[in-house]
Amino acid sequence: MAAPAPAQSRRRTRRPRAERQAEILASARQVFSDKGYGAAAVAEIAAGAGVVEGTVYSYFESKRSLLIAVMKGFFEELITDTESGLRAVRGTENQLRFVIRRHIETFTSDPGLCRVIIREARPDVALYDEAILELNRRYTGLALSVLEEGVENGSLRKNLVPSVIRDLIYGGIEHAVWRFIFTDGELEIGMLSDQLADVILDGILGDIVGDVRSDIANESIAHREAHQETIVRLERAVTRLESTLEERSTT
Amino acid sequence: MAAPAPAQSRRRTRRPRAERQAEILASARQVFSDKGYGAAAVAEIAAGAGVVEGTVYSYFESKRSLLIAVMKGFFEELITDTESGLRAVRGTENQLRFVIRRHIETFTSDPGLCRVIIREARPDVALYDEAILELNRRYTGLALSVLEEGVENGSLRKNLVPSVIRDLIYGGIEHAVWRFIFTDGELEIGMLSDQLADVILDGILGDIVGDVRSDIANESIAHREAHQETIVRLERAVTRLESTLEERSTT
DNA sequence: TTTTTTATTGAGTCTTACTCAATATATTGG
DNA sequence: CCAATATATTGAGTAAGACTCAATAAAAAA
Repeated sequence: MAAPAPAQSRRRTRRPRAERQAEILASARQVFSDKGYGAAAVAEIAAGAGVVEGTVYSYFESKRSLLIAVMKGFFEELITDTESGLRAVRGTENQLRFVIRRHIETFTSDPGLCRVIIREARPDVALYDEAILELNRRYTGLALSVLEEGVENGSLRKNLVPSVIRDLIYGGIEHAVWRFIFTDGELEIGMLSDQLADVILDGILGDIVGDVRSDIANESIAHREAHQETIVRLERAVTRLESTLEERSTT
Repeated sequence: MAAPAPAQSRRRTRRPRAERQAEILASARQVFSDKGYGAAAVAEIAAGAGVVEGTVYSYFESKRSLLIAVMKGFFEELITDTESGLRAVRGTENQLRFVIRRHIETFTSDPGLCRVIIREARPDVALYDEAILELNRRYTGLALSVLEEGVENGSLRKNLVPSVIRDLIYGGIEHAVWRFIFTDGELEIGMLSDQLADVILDGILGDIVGDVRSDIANESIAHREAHQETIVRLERAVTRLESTLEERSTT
């Protein structure tokens, strides 16, 4: 309004290729995250980076390749982060609990981008093959290794198919988180990750592990105690009889 | 080429409103299933139903509402089918196994449409609220009821949150199936549904249920038997000694 | 048969991804 | 410091596809 509004509103500037590319990428990430892939206009991404639509296409082949680049950055961060976190945890069970919690936290900390990835990347075979497949393999491969090692060292059942468990973990988290974010109220990260981890580790059937353990154990102890008493009683009896016998024989 | 190609290639016909709508819907389901939502052109759907693009818009408000109608039909079938199947199964565990297997079969029998639903419906809040939310609730509610009843009657652990388990089931299946369909080879329905059901019911930890049960039980039995022998031996000894004493005293 | 109703049409609008020849800016060589 | 060169940047233009609407023709009613 107050400005004289010069003929051309944008001053043309030449920037180092890498920087401009980074700016476009950052803008794309923002816009994709806010509006999703379909509703994001390339012109808007360009504007966010302070350039015009055509410029975007001199740095990225297409809107789709922009999305791929954004996803790559996201996965790289996620992988290195999870990897280093995992190195600080010992034991199959604790490592699985860590992976589950870390993954849930990812969803809640960047829901916009996660939504785009779920929507665009996972179901699109071409896109997947092109770029994400390998990254996703590396990421979910972290959990897979934990599972395989667990089967190896006997922490986990021998007859498990680790890849199915991996899918159960990531698929289950995705659904649960998605439901919380979009339909239900607040997401209690601790409660959710505990529930999921508990079920995956111990199953859902009536508390057999604890119950069976304690029931059979208690039963066993009860029996032992009962027997012990009998044995003590009998041994006393034997001792008594023997001493009586001895007494008489010496007499 | 051979045809004289009359001025207007399509003869205009008036059809009962319900029938024409059904034809358009059927064509839409086919095209969506084949090409996905984005790549499906409304003109193509129209052609498949033997009408022109504008006609479609006199029966459906938008391409999106067409998709909703298609999904509704799909869910209605699925719900009634699963409901009736479930009525024939007794026991929480078997009912869950049934639900799991039935859901996996759905994916493999109509992968095209399932892909569209995963891609378009689930992550789109507006679409969800508008139409699918209720249907999806009804469908996954079948499993939820089984879970709730299981917690009620003690087949399942008391501290479970049934909705989380439901998400684990449906999310896990979705990921596993998706992986098979899009990246790996053939899908072994029986193996997959057994694996998933086993894990959800019993967990993944070293075979505690069976092992603990049998180990502790065996241990307990072994102890009991050992004690039993000792007791029998001692009692015989006592009897023998007592009879000896009596003998002597009568002598 | 004539009139009325409305299903159907297809040409046209609008939005948006993507192209390309012109242009302005940085860099290099003299 | 200037001219020549290279190329980053531009924005007008193209194509494709969702959606609109006034005209039209088929069925129903009078």
